[in-house]
Amino acid sequence: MEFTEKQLQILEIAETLFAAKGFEGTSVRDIAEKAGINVAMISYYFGSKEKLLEALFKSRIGSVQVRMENLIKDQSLSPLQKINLLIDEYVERVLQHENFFKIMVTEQLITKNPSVLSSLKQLKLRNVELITQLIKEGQKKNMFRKKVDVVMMVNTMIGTVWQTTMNRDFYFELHPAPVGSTDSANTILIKRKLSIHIKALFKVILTHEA
Amino acid sequence: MEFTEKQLQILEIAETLFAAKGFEGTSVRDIAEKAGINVAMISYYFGSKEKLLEALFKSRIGSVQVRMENLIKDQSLSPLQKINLLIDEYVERVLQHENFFKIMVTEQLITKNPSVLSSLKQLKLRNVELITQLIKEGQKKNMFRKKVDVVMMVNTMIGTVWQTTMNRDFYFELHPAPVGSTDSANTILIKRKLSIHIKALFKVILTHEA
Amino acid sequence: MEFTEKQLQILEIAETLFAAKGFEGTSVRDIAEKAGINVAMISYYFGSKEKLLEALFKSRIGSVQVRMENLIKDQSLSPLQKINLLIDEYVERVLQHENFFKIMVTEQLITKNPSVLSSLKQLKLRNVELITQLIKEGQKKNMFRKKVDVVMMVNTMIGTVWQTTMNRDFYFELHPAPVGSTDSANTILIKRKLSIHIKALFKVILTHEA
Amino acid sequence: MEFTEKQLQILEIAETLFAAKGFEGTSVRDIAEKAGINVAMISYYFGSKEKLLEALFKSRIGSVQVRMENLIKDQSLSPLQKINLLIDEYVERVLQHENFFKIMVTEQLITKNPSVLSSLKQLKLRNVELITQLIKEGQKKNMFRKKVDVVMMVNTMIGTVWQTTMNRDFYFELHPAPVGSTDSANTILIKRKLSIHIKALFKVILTHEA
DNA sequence: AATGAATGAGCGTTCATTCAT
DNA sequence: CATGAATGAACGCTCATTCAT
Repeated sequence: MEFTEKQLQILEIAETLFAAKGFEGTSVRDIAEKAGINVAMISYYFGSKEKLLEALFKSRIGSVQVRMENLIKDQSLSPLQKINLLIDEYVERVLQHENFFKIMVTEQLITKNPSVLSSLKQLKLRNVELITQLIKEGQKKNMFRKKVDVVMMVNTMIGTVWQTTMNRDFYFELHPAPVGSTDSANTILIKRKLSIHIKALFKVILTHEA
Repeated sequence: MEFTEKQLQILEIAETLFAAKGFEGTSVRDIAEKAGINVAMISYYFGSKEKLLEALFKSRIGSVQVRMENLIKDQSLSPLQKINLLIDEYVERVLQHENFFKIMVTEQLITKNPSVLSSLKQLKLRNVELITQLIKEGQKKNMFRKKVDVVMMVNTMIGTVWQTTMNRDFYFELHPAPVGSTDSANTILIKRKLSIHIKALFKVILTHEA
Repeated sequence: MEFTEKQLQILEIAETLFAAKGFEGTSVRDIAEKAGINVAMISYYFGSKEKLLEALFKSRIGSVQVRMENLIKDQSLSPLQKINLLIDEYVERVLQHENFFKIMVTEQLITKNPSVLSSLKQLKLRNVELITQLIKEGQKKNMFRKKVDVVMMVNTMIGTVWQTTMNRDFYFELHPAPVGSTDSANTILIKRKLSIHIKALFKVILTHEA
Repeated sequence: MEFTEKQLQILEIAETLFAAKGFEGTSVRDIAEKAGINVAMISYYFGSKEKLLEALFKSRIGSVQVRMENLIKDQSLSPLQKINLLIDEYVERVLQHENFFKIMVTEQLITKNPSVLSSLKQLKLRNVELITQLIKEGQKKNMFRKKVDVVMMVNTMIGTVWQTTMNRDFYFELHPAPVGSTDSANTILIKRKLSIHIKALFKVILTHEA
């Protein structure tokens, strides 16, 4: 799971291209050209185009997992605070790695690659586990309702974030941002909107209070 | 926009394959073989592989629009009832055309095909318009809150439905269905869960009551 | 060798297209479309695309031969007058059927079609025969030199006419025609130039006098 | 404009095949097979079949131009001697590159390829320019007539050479060569005949003396 | 007599990968 | 360690032709 400088550079370029044109729609020549390397290098460094994708998943997913784990252990926060932090964390993560998120969404539907599938499943499982743990904590303290469908909750979070980021342009067509506002300003706006929206939803789901 | 029997058959097979392997990952030979026709027929009937995809979008999207339009005009229903019906309608539609929905999701991210993009945009716009109309009706009757972010609402609905259906298998691994339960039974279960879940969310969003 | 109205119409269109894009470069669909008939008609009427070409050769070559034959029998003309008439006749014929001439030139170099080849050979033979006869007549009357290479003479006539008509545009770029002069006016100009030029050459070849 | 050993080999084979079957009639698979290489190599080396043709034109035309240029500068020769040398040079060149000449003739009539067309035009212009220069020299020395149509003159040269070489077989059917005479012996014979014939014609055109 | 549907073969090109150096 | 040349397979598409009606 350790990559050389060159490999990381290739991964980054591959990520951009896969996101823009899809895995099948991106040729190794595209990647090689953009990376300023020989076509043969992709096979040389990663074994195959398929394995390059696997490497991308391992690299990106691996780097994500760590931060969330620590959150749950923090004793100074209430369960709901933890949930809210987790939402912010997730929104932040997706918006920051939009390209990889795109790839994840499409590959999830199409790929038969076992390595990719297992990476994805592991990630999903961990997500559900984490939230389940947080919720149980809140239930023990009588702060959350008894019956909560965690999977559905997670689906709402992931789905809403996905749908919102993927249709970001559409959103700004209906709600035009102030003239001259930068792309990164818009990103911050979207993040805030998402955060507030999802937190409100989760609060209802968990506490039954609006 | 009228298709012959043969064309419809090809569209159906193409839909299955595009959903399973993506547009780029599906060759016209794949389609031809599964449809029991000659490769040349795809070009013969649709002009090109690209135009076959466009035809698929036009055919599927066109057939959907009608039912929703009538809903809003029904004077015997309260605004919330209409919203709830619309949710059921949407859930039903997606679950029934899962394959096309898959294609829509992936192509939306990747395609540069102007015809496909415009079909998609038009569909999204119509969705937002319809719901906006419903909400305004509710607001006039003082049944809904004043400030509702319709786009975010729609994103939650679409995103949740998508995330749930696309991860249906994952769901049943965590919540095993009774042994021997059929696939269509599971579909009904998912539909009900989605319907209840989203209705609850929308009620809060619209009325501020849990 | 008898063609129906429809067949003649197809032949005419095929002639135009073959001249413009070559035999291989022209598809039966091109022809059918331009003729407003079904693709199947080409095979139906002529048997095949190849046989359509054969038919074109037979039809066009057949119609040409007749006029020249009479020329030689005319007793009121001197041998040189006959030669000059023959030159005019040839120039006229080529310029009038430029398209077919184009096809003849290209197919001559490429085709392996035995029917086409034999049509061409027969035409060439007849040309040489005719001129040989005329020259012998002149020699008998001591008006022409004894040693004349008829084939080379014919080559110069055919070659010059061909090279001139095929480069007609190039010619008018170097010698711009008066502004507003029509295409048919230019054709007449080219005809006259060719006629004078070749007659002068032939006179020298045949009589050794400039 | 520099080609590798392999590229030159492919160009040579392509030249033979294009001459024999035409550009459209020759498939890249034909070329690849005859060259003992993979089909993909044609695209790899030249970009496309079309560009292979362009490369052929550039390579062949480029190599020709040089020799003629020097001729005109030679002060020790009279204008008529120069013209005669130029004729020999041209005859020699065409007979030596008969295949390319064939391709030139056919493509000239059919191609829409702008690169090929411009190569051809440039070549024709240079030819006319060169001869014009030679003739002016002769006119200044009062050795040539005042009114000479250079384009028509060049047309006669090119046309006669073309018509003669392209019908070489036909010629030898009418004037059978001695039994056992080789092909190259026949070529020399044709060259001599052409040289004498055209020189005689040009002499008349230029000096009005037979 | 004439057609539209359908076919199989072949087209030029691009693909991911391999291999000799 | 890295490369550029080369490969075979597959790509989407067009071709002339056939055949049932």
